[in-house]
Amino acid sequence: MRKSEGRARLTDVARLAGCAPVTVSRFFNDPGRVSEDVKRAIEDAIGQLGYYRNESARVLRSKRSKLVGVVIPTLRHSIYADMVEGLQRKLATHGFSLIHNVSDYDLDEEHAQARNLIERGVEAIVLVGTRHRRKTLDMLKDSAVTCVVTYALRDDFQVASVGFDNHRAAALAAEKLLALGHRRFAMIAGITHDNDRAQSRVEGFSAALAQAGIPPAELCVREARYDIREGQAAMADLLDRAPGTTAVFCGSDVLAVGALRECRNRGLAVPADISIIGFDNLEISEYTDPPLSTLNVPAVEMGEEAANYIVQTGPGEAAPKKVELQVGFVPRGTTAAPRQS
Amino acid sequence: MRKSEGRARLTDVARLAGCAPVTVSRFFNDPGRVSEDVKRAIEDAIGQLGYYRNESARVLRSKRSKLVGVVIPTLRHSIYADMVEGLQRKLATHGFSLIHNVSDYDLDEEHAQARNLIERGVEAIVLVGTRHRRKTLDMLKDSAVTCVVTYALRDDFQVASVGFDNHRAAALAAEKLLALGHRRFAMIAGITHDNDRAQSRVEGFSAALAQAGIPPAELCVREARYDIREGQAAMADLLDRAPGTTAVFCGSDVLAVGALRECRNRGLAVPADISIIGFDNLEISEYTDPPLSTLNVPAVEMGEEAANYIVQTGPGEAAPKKVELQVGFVPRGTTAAPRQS
DNA sequence: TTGTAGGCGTTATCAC
DNA sequence: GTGATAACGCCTACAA
Repeated sequence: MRKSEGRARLTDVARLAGCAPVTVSRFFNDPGRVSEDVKRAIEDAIGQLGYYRNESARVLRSKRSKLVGVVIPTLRHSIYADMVEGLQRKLATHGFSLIHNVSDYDLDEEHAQARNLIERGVEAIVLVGTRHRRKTLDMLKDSAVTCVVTYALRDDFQVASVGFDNHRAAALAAEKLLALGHRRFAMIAGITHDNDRAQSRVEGFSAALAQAGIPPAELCVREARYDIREGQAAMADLLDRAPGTTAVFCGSDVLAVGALRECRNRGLAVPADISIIGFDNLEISEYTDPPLSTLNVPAVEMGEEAANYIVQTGPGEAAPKKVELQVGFVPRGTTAAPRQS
Repeated sequence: MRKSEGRARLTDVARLAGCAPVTVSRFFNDPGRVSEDVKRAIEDAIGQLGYYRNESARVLRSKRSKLVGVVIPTLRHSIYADMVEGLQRKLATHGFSLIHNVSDYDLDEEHAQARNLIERGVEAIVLVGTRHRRKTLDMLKDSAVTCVVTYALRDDFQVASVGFDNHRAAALAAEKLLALGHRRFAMIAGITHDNDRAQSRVEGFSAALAQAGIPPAELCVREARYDIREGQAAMADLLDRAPGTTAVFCGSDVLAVGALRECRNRGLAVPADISIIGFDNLEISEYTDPPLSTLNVPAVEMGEEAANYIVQTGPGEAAPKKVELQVGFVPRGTTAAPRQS
């Protein structure tokens, strides 16, 4: 199957097929320009030699890597995993491969990973959120790598974004709760440090309340890492510190599940005593007890749209675009009017 | 920052730093052999030029890509996402990058992706499960790419495996239920077609029951795709067809959550009327009502161990190894003795 | 510690 | 439709 020394090369295929190397190259890159006879000979030779293309050589010479990088905070939240899956699938249909890194919400780590991706020759990098180190964005610009941010929108002539308005989405949650008659609010937010999404959600929720005459000082906000246990602990704390609360907005369904659990532990009825709204619309949220009212995030679509943008934008071409996707309220069983007090 | 034509090259850095290109190369690959003075000059030059290494050229010449590929069925099940995260994190600490693909449980798709990964120059490929196309394993062997399979164990001198004994794990579930006094069993399995893990779990569960004097014919097995809704539908079907069942083993926690939901819908008490055991130990499983008894799968560790093996095994070196991780039973609230009948 | 020479496998370019 | 030539940017090998 193979030459005694190492793998077969394009040249070996050409020799066996009785043509020039460049013809074999065309066989792969522009098959229309190779006659049927030669094609067959090349196919035979490839089979006999067990030939695999050497992408490193191709990339070095052609400057087209067909490689994309993505840096996400973590794969352990399904919204990011979903986005990456959408991205990878769609890219694959266009012959692109995806290199993936997790930054653990650390922007310096993100920078280091972006640098490595550039060195690997990626044509585009997908990031999460609008907040990044200045040097990261500069690096991307200098090296002419297409950059797409997701999960948020960015008004920028250098960077494309595919996402949704976190501020607006949180405001939507507030409006739904206000419309039900709630006046005493709390929020369990994600860690806002270096996280524009978590931050925008707090601001959006607070702003909408302010507009309805509820000053920010009356909103009790507690931050928690995105896991169920932390959500539960945050809820416990909120209930202790702001016992009159009738509505809680959570920055993630994961937090909401924890909040729900704490309510149950304390014998508080949801939604009769307390209304809860989550964020993400995870698969599980339909199956909590009661089913969780939440905001639906189009995670897979974000990945797909980012892929579409990358595939359409040639390397070096700067055509930053803003693709806004919609977040919808999904009313389920954890929201109702507050008890008459 | 950059030369007018394209990116700066190693040669440009060398010229500006006043040394030979090979010294700059050593600066990156073997810094100990470069004097401090020269190092500083090189660092300056790199900064001034905004130089990024060209990995394609490095790989082409050195044959060391420091690239690993992984093909998983889907990222949308957290066990796979967890494994990939463990893999990526651990690899990153050794300077390896990870290219990732989803096959959607399609072995031909997996083959195509593995081929592309080989062409990209990966030094190793991580796959899920022991069942693959013959040609896929041959291809890996021929191209001298290290192969590691996960989520299962494989006795093979060509392929390393990092995983657990699915047959044994399922038998463990059976033993726990038998010990509680159950005699009427059912199982909601994953789709077994081309899926050795799902298949081994059915066989292991069935074999353990047989050993306890319960013939396979009395075990009612229903297959379902791994999602909550399908699990619920499968449970509905089981309850209709085998109404005397007192214990159900699910091939995944996702299926178990669906099963639990169906029991609740029908007014069946868990575990009083029916015991349920899941598989995976997802984060959510601790928070179902009642909390789900399940088998803990060391997903992150699998990824980390696979990475360790890859990092330790040089390219081309064949030292297939079997790393067996343990699956433990996690008793929670969905298992109890059956009612006296 | 540093330098010189040559080639890794492919494709761009120009020619027929 | 096909081919000859050179070059992509770096590292290995050997030498000083």
